[in-house]
Amino acid sequence: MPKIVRERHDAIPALAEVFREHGFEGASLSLISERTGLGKGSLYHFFPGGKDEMAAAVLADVATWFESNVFAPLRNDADPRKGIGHMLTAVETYFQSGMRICLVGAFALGDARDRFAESIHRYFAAWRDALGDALVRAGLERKEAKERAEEIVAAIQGAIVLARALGEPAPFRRAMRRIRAMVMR
Amino acid sequence: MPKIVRERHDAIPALAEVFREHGFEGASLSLISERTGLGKGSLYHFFPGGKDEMAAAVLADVATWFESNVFAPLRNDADPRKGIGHMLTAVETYFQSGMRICLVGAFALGDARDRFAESIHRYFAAWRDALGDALVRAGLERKEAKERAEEIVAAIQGAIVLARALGEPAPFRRAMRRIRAMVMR
DNA sequence: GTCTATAGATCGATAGAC
DNA sequence: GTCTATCGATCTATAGAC
Repeated sequence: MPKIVRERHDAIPALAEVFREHGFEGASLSLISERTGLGKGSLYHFFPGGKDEMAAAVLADVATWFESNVFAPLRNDADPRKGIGHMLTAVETYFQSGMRICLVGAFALGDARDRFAESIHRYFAAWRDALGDALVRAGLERKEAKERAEEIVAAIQGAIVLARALGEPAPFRRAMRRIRAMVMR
Repeated sequence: MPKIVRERHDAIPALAEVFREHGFEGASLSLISERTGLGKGSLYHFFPGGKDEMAAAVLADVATWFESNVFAPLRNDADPRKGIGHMLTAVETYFQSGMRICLVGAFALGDARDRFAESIHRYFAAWRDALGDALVRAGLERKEAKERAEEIVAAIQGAIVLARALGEPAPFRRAMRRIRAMVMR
């Protein structure tokens, strides 16, 4: 498929897919070049820091997307339950019912963890805290809310692992349904 | 640390640690050689199929360990709740409260998934089914038991992701405590 | 900005001496 | 069985023409 790349940002989606499919180590520059439609010269023009900078840019883009589409609604929606419902819908679409992995979660399990430790930590802490806030506003006691938030974020990550391992989206979909039921109760 | 390697099997623990720490792609033969204490010649003597065969041997070893220490107790313990309690204790030790990742889960998220799809599928299906059996014997209806088993296996995997991402064992320990409470209820 | 060519290191894997 | 030496391929990254 043809790609129009005029600035660095245009290459990010293709970069993200390559890192998701092959991991940090598995994403070779030749593969990246092929999938972005950019020669190595262009890649190093946009990302002088090489593969590290490409992955960092992808992580930053993911963080921005989640901040806008998941965390902010959790914190700001007048009805916290609506914010959580919004999160679940967004997450189900984003992860394609578990058939598309969470790049940050995969990095957390792999060799790239130390390299991007701060970004990874920030992503999960922000998610957990935003969800915890929503649960407090929904009426839960603070300590209970924090633990529930942690449980839900972990459940989503685990559902992705299981869905990918079994090769079917059903475990992910069931997990989303369980979370929805738990929250709306 | 010195290693005594007389047969193929003696190299498996070191191999497993290298694959766990660096992933399939990240585990280079020179790193494997260093950590097992075996030269490349010896490695290819024991594993003629190269890195693929090494990883396959590790996965087989993991499967055997879980079969003996986790799945069999789940299926055979006269008191199914005791079997589940045994599973949780074994898992907490094995994964070092989330500071040691699940190799099969990490492979499921990474590039190695396609290569070892069958082993990965079998591992998670066996775990889910053995736990489901135990829950049926504990009195749950079959459909409810299957869903609970899936939920628990996913919760463990998600707890590992979160613990690794946040760099602390607490999320994993809390998840184990929640599962225990859910089952014993 | 984008390309080709290529450097320099490291990859997985093999050969052959011992 | 284990080692050293080394193969060809591939890796990340750079240089320089256009």
